[in-house]
Amino acid sequence: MPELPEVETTRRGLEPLIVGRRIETLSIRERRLRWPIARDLRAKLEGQQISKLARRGKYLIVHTQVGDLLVHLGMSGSLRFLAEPVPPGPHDHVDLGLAGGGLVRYNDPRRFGSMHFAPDARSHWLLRELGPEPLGDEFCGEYLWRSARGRRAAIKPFIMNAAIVVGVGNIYANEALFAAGIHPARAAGRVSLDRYESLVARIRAVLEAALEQGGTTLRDFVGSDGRPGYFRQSLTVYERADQPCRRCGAPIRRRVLAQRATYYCPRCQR
DNA sequence: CGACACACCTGGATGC
DNA sequence: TGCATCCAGGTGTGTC
Repeated sequence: MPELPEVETTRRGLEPLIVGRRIETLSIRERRLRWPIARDLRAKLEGQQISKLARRGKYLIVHTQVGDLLVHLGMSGSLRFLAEPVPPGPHDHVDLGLAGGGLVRYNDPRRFGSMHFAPDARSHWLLRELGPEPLGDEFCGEYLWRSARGRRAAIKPFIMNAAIVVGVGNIYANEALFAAGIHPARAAGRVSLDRYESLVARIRAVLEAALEQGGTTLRDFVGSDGRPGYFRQSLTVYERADQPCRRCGAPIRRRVLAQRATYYCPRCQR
């Protein structure tokens, strides 16, 4: 699924096309997402004007005068803008038809995504307990290091924990740990402040670099214009098992950590 | 609390 | 060609 760069790519693409527009029709063809789409979503949003498209972690927030539409893309979701009406295909679950033409189409084969209405998304239960944004000021080496005190879990699932920091998913956790030279299985509480400073810098760098390439497309992801992201070609360890480390030449290893595929260089990462 | 396994779901790749 | 198996970008929930 979309991690932060993919969600932000979607947000940036969509925002100029939908802000100021009125939602004329909300068509729901499949409400069985991760949580069933509430029956009153349509009544809440039809007729409302979109004032802003924001992002919090991997959630998109469509702001209107009366409240917010909270959208998560799950593992395989995408939001596309269609200027001309095209008949819906498989997994095109929801359309936001805009007054004056054009529509935003939500597609999600695996249906791990979600849509909620909230009077104020920021206080919605899904967003309330989230950690800081990785590209924001609050997120720094000291914060991570302090949060890791007493933690015996591996550092990789630690930085993928949205209560600690949002937006770092499996691809970028692997990539950032490689860049920082930290072994993904190292206990989070046994990493020095210095190395956390470096890790934070690498997390920021890898997310920003991916953003510049429009995100990473492994299988499903497309941005609002339907185009894939091109960061895949820049991946240094993710999905590179047995291939030579780009830094030292040793074969990249794959193992499973907290149920997620984990890629690392056993020589460069300690 | 923290750590971990599990669940949800579809489709593509792989191997026999 | 057909079928079984494995794997995939997330994250809330339940259990210890």
